[in-house]
Amino acid sequence: MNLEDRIRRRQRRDAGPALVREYETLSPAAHVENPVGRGPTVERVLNHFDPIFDGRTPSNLYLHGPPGAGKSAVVTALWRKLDQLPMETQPVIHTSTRVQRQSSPTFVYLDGRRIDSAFAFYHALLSAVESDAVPASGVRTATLRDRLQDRWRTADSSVVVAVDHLDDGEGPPTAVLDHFESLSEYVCWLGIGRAKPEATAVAERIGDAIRLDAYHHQQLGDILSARASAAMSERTLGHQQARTIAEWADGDAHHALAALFVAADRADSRERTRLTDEDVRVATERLSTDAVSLARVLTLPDNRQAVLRELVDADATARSSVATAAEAVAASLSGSLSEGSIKRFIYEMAEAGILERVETAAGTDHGRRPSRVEARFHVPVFRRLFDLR
DNA sequence: GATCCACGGGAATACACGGATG
DNA sequence: CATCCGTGTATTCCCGTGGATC
Repeated sequence: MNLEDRIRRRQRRDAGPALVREYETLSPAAHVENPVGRGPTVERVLNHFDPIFDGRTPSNLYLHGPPGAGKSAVVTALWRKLDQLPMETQPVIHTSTRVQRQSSPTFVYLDGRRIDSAFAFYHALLSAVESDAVPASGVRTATLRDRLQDRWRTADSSVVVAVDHLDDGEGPPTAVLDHFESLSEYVCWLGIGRAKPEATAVAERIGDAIRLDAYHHQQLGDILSARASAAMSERTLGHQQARTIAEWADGDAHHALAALFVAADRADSRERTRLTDEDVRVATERLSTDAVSLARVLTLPDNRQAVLRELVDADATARSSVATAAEAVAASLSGSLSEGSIKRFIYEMAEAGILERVETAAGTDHGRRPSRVEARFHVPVFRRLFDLR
């Protein structure tokens, strides 16, 4: 983290026209209000949950597809809209003999990556539906569950919980969904994951499934153009450049947006207002399509991110073993964490796929072979976003 | 004061290699 | 020649502590 750079950047931004107006908008981890090219999917999801507006509880839905296909984009956009739905358009009570829920349905979005225990699950759920802060400790899990149960029983309304990153190899154990059953019979869920429905641990509880394929290159080009216009200005990104990035990313919107980010940042630092082909070429060369989602990195606890931030600036020598890497990070974090803890974090994050441990080929002389530490996420994007916080 | 979770630290364990041992 | 052992390193896992809440 270089303070001078940050100040210089800010000064420059105040002084003259900058290419990148909004790094937050340009972030590959950010979702827009209207995802380009996914209208039909939004419709299908909406149709599935439509009965809820008549007071009925729909079956559970599972949305699946490869990474970067827009699964999270669809759900976050839709949930955001449903949440803002004005009261008048919400359910009207019809005269009918069937059981009707009285008040409007609730839509909750949970990021499964942050849910690793029953407590975390109930806490996230309660935080999402209650206006005041929910205690994060000192309260037993059962108490949180009871509070939710009471709330939904008396509120007399249906609830749809979207659980993102379910069963896609980086999410929580699907056992999380077991906790739904005890809550209310008016609760249903929308699971989002990579695995096919039949391959999930909750296969038999899925009522319906929607598959989302990777974007076509043409669609992905449109997404890039839209994002470029939103975060920068019109005509910043050439049509052919968008196509080049889309082809490199091979349909994965996350990688494509990361490349756009790096290219734009490069152009910005050179005081240009348009991307050059060189910017695009360098960006795609600096990134790897093996990278893991940035959202995953950016939702890590602060101390882990701080470790990563120092780690990506460490030179190859320092990263030649976990021990030396931890030592280097500990030195630059000046004692806020012990070397042992940093070491443990590195092992933890390697286990999670965010870092990679590469065993050195030749055994030196004594002892077990060390592992070189490599980042498996889009480093330049992370570096910039972290420093802008 | 009792209860609970999260965090950090460090103890315990696994592994690689060279050399000793039968 | 096969295997066992010691040493140094890497890796995993558990437990105490602190802060928060009822």
